[in-house]
Amino acid sequence: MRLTTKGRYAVTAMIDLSLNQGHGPVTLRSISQNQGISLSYLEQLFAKMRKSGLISGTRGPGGGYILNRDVDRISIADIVVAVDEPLDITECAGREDCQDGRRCLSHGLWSELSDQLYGFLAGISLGELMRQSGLTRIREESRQVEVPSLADTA
Amino acid sequence: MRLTTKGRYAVTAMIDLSLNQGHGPVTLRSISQNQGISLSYLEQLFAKMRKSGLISGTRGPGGGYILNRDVDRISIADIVVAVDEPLDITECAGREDCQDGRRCLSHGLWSELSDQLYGFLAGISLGELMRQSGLTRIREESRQVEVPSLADTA
DNA sequence: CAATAACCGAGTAATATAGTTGGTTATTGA
DNA sequence: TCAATAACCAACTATATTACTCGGTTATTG
Ligand code: FES
Ligand code: FES
Repeated sequence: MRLTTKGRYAVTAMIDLSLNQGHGPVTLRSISQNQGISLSYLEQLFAKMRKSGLISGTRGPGGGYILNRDVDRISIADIVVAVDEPLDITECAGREDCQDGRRCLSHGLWSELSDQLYGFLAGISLGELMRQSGLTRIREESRQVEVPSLADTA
Repeated sequence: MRLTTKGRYAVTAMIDLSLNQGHGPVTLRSISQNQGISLSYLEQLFAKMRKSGLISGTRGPGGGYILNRDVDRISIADIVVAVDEPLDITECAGREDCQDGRRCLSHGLWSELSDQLYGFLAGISLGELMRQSGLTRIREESRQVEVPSLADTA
């Protein structure tokens, strides 16, 4: 599964794209500036997502990226899989042979965990995340006041 | 979270330990041979688990490792956390500051996913996994001498 | 006292991530 | 026509982590 900054960057960038695509294509430059992610690194991530069919790019002035599907029809799993490759955390990739050609003692566990993980991420759409962070976003847009209201930790 | 071979090794090794501790302490040498994991690497993993209080080691002939708690009171989360460090996959480690001092757009997602992940792994005990893989193992158990089926040389 | 086996620190090799550099297309609009 | 824009692309580097090795030192047993 390999849940790392890469996947986080991709999801964060896609949320940014969702929030801004109302005005037409969104440039990587703007995402880079908004989210503090290296432009070239974004290019690599977006290349993968484009190849996965999640987004389309248009060149030239006024160009940028747009989502190919509705925000509610793109899941977080789609994004993570696109940039991070597998969402299967078994070492054997399902072949049940990671220990000297045989199934290792913990295969069943990782297999089940992979399913759980996928189920969770596939069940959340970009749209949901976008709307959640919308509030935060709008405020920052108007004036950057500290936002202490995000207490889902409570 | 960083679910990698390291965590898999640790869990696999702990299942092996569970299955064999009936006869007293289990040596890393035997686990190394059974599971095909480097002895020195096992030592490093077991050092961490010892420091986490999951196991105890006794030196000298007849020595080895034993579990400090009942197999049903050790969760997979305990093991993974012990060797793999965090089960929190947020970049900010809960501080909500990973993007330029502020909470990034996807923080909520990773936070929730961490909880799910932890919940799942904390809900599975070593005992359950041990009993699941028990069938495979019992045959080998009856034969105390060399285990040809798992031998590296075959 | 010699074999065993945990314990320890420092190293190395391979791999992956994160990011850089230096381009080339394609599109726009001045 | 031309310059600016922005996607697109390949290859490279730097860093971190994983997985593993090496060379020991304790402690315990018979
Ligand atoms: S993870 Fe599938 S056999 Fe070990
Ligand atoms: S993951 Fe917590 S602020 Fe980004």
